[in-house]
Amino acid sequence: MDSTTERAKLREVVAERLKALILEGNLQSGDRLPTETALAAKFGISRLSLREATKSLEFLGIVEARPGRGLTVGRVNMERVTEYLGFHPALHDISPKELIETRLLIETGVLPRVASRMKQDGSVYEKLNAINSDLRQTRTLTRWVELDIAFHRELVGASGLPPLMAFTDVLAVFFRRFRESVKKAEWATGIASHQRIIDALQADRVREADQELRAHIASHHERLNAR
Amino acid sequence: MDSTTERAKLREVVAERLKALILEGNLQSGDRLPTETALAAKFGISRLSLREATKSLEFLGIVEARPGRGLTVGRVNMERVTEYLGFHPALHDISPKELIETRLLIETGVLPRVASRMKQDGSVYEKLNAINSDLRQTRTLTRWVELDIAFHRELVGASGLPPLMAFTDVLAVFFRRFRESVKKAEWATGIASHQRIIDALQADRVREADQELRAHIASHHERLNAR
DNA sequence: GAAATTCAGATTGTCAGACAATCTAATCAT
DNA sequence: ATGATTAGATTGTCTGACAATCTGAATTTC
Repeated sequence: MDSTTERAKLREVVAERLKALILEGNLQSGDRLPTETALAAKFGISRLSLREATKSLEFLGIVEARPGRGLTVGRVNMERVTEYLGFHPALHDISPKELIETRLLIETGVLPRVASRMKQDGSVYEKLNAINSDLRQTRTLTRWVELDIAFHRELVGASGLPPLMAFTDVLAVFFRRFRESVKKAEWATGIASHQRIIDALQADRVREADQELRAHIASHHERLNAR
Repeated sequence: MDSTTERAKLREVVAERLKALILEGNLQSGDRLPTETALAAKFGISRLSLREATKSLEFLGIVEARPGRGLTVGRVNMERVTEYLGFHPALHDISPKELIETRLLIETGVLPRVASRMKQDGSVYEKLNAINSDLRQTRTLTRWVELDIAFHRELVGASGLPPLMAFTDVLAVFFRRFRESVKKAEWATGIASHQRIIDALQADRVREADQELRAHIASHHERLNAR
């Protein structure tokens, strides 16, 4: 162990091993895991130390524990993740620039797939338009943020690639503070931009949609620099 | 407490209160929190129960703990969350095709940034070449898989976007079985492909690198369909 | 007097042992 | 066969204890 490297805490090692156990066993949500006592014996540690790892995983929903029953595999609890990663933006370690660039890469990357999908499935166009209509009716910032997230989520979702949806949900947590800093006077600009993206995609003008989306997301750069 | 609602675990209540404490105090990263012993007394619970909450928050980076020093406010760890994104429902039933398409989208998406980076930073070219050289020396599948992952990781890493690195690592876990099904006779093809990607990027021929990378990753499609 | 070293006290990390609360499968009663 | 009861299993929480690490005060060295 390099002296400049912090020694891994027992619980971190255990969390990694539990992760591996679930992945390698190809376990599904609901599948039983060994009991706390068995796992503690297996890893050669005390039950309470084992719990420090399992409680961390349980907090994220990855593991579920029930008295009398034992441990089972869970599902990532995105509500919990959202709540705890987003409650105090001052604690975010990702830079705004990285966040914006990452979003750009993902969202522009799905555009060809979305346009292609729209040719076969009219509901994508309808859903995007419906959300944008809702945005036009919105009076509160909370609702606006919610719908803006929904719009971009629907866009990525139309790619048919669920992993990107999941990743987008994580990015949205960190991006929220930027959305919340959008002034009401700027909502109309954002809505018009959404509309141009929708229409360009519907007309299979992917390049145009790409440029519009870049301008749309990059506008956050400008707002940030103006502060 | 509603009988249809599960009773909140002590640790969940405590995590909420810690969150509130940080928020209401407008605490920043690095700020001191009360000690475990003091918090346990404040909340009227045992120190170990207190730790179950603090360890959950520590897992997310929200809290940091150091022996002799105490608890401090941390920084939200996006990489940790992304690392465990593999347990998200969306990734659970991921199809090989989705996995391949997702990888394609990410890895081709970073190519312009990588080429741009290579103009300023010779070490990217060197690192990619070094990995590919190591691949040429490899005799075991385990090592080959390891290095192939390292190559693609370095490629995405050169984008300068840590969140994408974290996501790529998650995808790599799922992709591992495909890499492991690559026959030894196909290694040379893969290595040559890597080399063409490296050289194209070095020469700022992004389009060519893009096409080569697509063919490289898409070759998994073909192997899958042949099985 | 300033800098380096030492050390006592504080704090987290981990453990053993214990009991309460909850669950489940086996057993008993109808 | 169905419903109720119960013993055993499992998690939730606690007390008490000691090891490892950190920090600031006291002491020593130059």
